[in-house]
Amino acid sequence: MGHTDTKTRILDAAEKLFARQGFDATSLRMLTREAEVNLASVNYHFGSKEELIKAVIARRILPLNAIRIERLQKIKNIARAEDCPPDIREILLAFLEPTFAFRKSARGAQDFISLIGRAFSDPRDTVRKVFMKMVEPVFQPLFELLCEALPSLPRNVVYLRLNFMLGAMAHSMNISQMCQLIPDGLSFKVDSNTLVEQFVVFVENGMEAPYE
Amino acid sequence: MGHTDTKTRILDAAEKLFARQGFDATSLRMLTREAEVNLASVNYHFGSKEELIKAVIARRILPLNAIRIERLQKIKNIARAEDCPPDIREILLAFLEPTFAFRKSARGAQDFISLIGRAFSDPRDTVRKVFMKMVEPVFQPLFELLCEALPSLPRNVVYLRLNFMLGAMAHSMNISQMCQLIPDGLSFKVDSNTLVEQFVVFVENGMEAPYE
DNA sequence: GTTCGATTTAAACAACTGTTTTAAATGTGT
DNA sequence: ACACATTTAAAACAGTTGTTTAAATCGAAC
Repeated sequence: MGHTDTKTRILDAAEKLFARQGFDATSLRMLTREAEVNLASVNYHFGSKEELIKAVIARRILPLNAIRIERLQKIKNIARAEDCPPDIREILLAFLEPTFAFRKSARGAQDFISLIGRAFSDPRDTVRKVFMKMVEPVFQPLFELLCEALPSLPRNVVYLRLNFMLGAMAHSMNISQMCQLIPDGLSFKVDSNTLVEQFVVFVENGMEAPYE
Repeated sequence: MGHTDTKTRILDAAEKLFARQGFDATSLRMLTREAEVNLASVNYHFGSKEELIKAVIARRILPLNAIRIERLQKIKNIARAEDCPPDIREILLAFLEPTFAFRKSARGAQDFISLIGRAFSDPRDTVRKVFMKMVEPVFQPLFELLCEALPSLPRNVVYLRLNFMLGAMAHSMNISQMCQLIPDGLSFKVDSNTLVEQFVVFVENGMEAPYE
């Protein structure tokens, strides 16, 4: 292999194109041209386009989830030790910060994050199911911790609010590079830091809203 | 024409299939088979598949926006007359209620709503641009009203929070019929009414959060 | 009843899709 | 240096895509 591993070249190109054009709109021919590899190598290394999609998602999300789970577990342990409900903001940050940190780290990271936002609402069962399966192990402790932090709320309300957050998050991931709804010709340059800060503030207050 | 207009039969079938399978995954052959019309009739009546997509969106969103704009205008007039900032919850309801009301009205309405949620994050420039253009006339007064209702917040913060809301909304539209992240095998039956109520509570509190 | 435009039909179009095949090239361990 | 498995390469595969064509059918006005 002259430069980079063929497998990772494919993954990188796929990540980029899938994120910017979508899964269906990206043909294996564009993809292999972008990666400068042979057309057949996708099927050779990954078996099929669909398996490639899974691989693209798995490569990034698994280590990311490991970090999130670890942080959530730490919060849970402290709450158990001190025998007091965990802090909401800490829970949110445990989930959000790794995402945004990762987003700024690797080169293709930004592409991947917006890809995640898309997979979240993908119409194809296969893609969404795979994605869901990967997210579940972090969703579950996140949900349980939130329930502990918000003991006055029914579980199904916490569940709804958690989904609101995930939706807002998925959308926010695309804001920066997305064709936006620009009010009055005034386009706001979205700074990544203020985005995170404001997101946490918004969600925290939404989460803590009294149950009417 | 024996039963319904060919054009609307195509629109109905397209609305249904686009929402459930996505734009790309729905071929014109499935579509025309579902609509029980001839394959060529799509190109005859709409020119192309892409124009059909636009038509599907426009048919529902234009009247919906008219209602929302009217309600927003009414709020604005009252606020002007009484010389006091408008109420946030009223603003939110002016935007949300027509959506959910419509969702329960027509038969294909539910499909359309989830289709909207998808168009909102569609990777293709064409689809998203068209959708954005249709949403803009309601986004603008909504944004301005929110700024008036939240005078202590910088405009770009209001802008961000509004986007959070739209993201949460787009996602929530798919919750009911979506393959969900089911925590602990406990699947919550999502009641449409509590969904709306909780959504308003969540967003209202998020919007009103103090600017840190 | 005939004529004319609008609509529908079936068939064919070229382009592209993901995948497979076959052969050559490359690298690895002995 | 040889033999062997892995990887790359080019070409062809069968199937599907959106779109177009050209003939058939329909519906109303005259």
